[in-house]
Amino acid sequence: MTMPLKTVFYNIERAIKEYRKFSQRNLNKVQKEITVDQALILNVLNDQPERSQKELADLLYKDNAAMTRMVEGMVRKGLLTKDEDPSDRRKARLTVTSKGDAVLKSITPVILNNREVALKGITDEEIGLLVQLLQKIVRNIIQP
Amino acid sequence: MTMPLKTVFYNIERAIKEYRKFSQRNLNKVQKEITVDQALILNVLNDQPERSQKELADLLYKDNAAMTRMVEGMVRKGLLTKDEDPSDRRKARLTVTSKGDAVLKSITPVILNNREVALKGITDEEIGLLVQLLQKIVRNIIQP
DNA sequence: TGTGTTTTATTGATATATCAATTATATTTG
DNA sequence: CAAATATAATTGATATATCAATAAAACACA
Repeated sequence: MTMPLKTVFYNIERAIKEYRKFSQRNLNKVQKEITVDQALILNVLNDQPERSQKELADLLYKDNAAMTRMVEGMVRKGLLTKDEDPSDRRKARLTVTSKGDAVLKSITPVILNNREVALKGITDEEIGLLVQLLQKIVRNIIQP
Repeated sequence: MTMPLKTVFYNIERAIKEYRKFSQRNLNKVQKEITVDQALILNVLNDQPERSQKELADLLYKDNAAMTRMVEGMVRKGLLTKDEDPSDRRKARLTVTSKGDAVLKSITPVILNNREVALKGITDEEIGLLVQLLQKIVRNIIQP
């Protein structure tokens, strides 16, 4: 078999893993106690406070079980509170605490800078093409 | 903050996660007992039997601890054996068993087909560009 | 209305990821 | 050579991922 480690998929995996490490390193400089995914959750809930765990899981590409445990951890850290949604008692209503809000404010510039640095020297056109190709791959393989 | 979930990085992550799921689904059709990463390890060791755990970890983008435990699992399943490397007793010498070899043979066509299906309708030129852009991102962010 | 189906979230089991500390061996270099 | 340093692998602690099974609530509709 041809070496799988030089394929396009290897490069895709490599890029996203390096980007996650890079992002985490930079987050740690201003905020030791938060992960990249936790930052994403805070960000989504800040913009869209009505999101359920299920919706967060879909947005972040996790499954329900993983999201349950991530939220659990964030509640434990005091970043979120969790209540029953009065309109649908199956759902949880998650709220960003003032601590969560402060953390989010402190890391937002870091996140924006991360993206900028990572994409330095790449034109908008190239980014568009990159996204287009990735979406084509996804369309080729998603389940019918 | 602008929505992080529509960025290029979201699309990169999405593509690799979908590809891993797709690959695993197809592997499971012929071989229930193996994961994508285990298949990669068998493949590398088959081509390059002298690879140490450290080298495997680097190739597969894992850390040493993760590799120790993956190898442990594969030895438990009878896919590999593990001995001391006589020339450097810190290292382990991993050997693909006949069972591991049979498994590898049965999944090789699946792996090749996975790549083909995922890249259908994408030209070599586009693939080259995709890889080039991903490598540029990596160069932008790797630690000095 | 009530029965079956779907949705949301949780839990348990197991595998994997990550970081720090440790052990054993090899290598470097003063 | 001996001491310091580097490397390979392991272990423990903790976080996450994944799958299957379950519970509770909501929904569909005959």
